[in-house]
Amino acid sequence: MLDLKFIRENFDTVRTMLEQRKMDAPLDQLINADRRWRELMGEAESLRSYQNSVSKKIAELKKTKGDASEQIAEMRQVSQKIKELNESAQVKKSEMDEILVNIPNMPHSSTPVGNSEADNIEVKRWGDVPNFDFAPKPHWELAEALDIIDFKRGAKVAGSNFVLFKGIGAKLERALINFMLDLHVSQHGYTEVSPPFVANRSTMTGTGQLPKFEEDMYRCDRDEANESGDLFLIPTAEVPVTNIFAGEYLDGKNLPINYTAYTPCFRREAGSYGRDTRGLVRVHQFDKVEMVKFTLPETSYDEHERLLTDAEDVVKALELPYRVITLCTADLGFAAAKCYDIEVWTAAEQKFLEISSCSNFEDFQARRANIRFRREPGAKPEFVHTLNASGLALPRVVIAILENYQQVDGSIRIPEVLKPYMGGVGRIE
RNA sequence: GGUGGGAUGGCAGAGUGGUCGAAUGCGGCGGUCUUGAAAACCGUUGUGGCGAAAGUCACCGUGGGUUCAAAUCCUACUCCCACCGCCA
Repeated sequence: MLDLKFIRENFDTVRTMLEQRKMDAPLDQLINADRRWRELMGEAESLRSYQNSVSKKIAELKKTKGDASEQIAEMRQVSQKIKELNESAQVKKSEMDEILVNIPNMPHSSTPVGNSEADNIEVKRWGDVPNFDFAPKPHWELAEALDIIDFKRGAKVAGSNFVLFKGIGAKLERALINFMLDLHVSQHGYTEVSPPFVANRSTMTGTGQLPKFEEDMYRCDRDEANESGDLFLIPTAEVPVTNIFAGEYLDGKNLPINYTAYTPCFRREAGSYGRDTRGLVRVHQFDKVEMVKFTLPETSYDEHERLLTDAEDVVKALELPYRVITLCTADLGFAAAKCYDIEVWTAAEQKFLEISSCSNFEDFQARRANIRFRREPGAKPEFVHTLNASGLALPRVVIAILENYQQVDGSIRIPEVLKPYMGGVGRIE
């Protein structure tokens, strides 16, 4: 969420930002509602102030057995008037809040301005794209031939784009999770957490998934009488992990705080029907290891770079060729100020596939979720900066391993670094 | 699932209609004393909105209500604790 005061004072900047993001929001309505809200509040507050002073008089009169009936009669009117003013103010406030929660974050100055994903900027490439002396097969063919993924039965159990991993395929998932968590904990200084896989409405709003993207979420536990009691399957560990400190004050001495978590992720993928329907590219449930950072405002961009290299280390260790791009304003996520995508090379389709998103949200999520810190005991609270990166999304790693490590006989070589996690198995055949 | 208790400032914990943004203790900050520290003593110490400021308003789990006036009364909800039952 943007600071209302910031929008008031930087109206044109915010409007330009929306244009650059190819988004829209009723800014004029916001400003008008804001003006009216302040008027109504001002009126209500000065009346309230009067009411408070008269109330004290009434209290004194009552104590001395005096007659306060005149004051009480007057306050009855005043009280009614205050109530009306507050109600009108509340209407304006709700109007503002609804607009405000739907305004995206301000991109950082280093985020390139662009019109579409074509304007994303490639930052670097790493690794050699494999050369095959045969035609490489797509991962779904390899996986089915090796009997490590059963797409048909996954669909039977839950629906299309739900996946059943089997045998050494299931073990590969588990090995990847363990390898990634171990790497982040032992090499990169993260603390492992294992959060709930469901989140309530307030948590989902804190990181920015709600209210704008409710259609993409799996909602369960629908309670008509109590909407705030709704629970959602998490679309990413970012949601529960970032909200761990919602509403709290952190000690500035303890920042940055680095957490890593494995969770399954659930996404309806509403609006993406017909895209990437084959194989593992776009599924409704997938495993992911996530990294989340809580930092001081002044260090968040250094931490952002570190976060990127922490994610890259996973891809490097797996010896998968990849590139890093900086997302332009048109492609940048709702809550992010800056975002790098890591894209891994897929040998069959001969293209790069997003495997990690590495974002700095600055104080956008912290303001929504009310996550603050004090530099010194007793110092003024400030909002932390929050960041996160996938490290990594599992199915797409599996795609890359299957396609890039495939042999002419259809078997798959296991990356060296995974062998200890696979019980020494070096090849799927 | 049942019964009972609870939710108050960074923490602990008082407060059952008006003088309560809220006692007290701990912690924090400043000071006195001390070579230094500890102890003791004194002072100070919540968050947010509006406002240029003075100031003012709001906030005692959350929402509604009663009242001239609510931390305090009523109501619904959420969460926590204890015990019982059931179950992994």
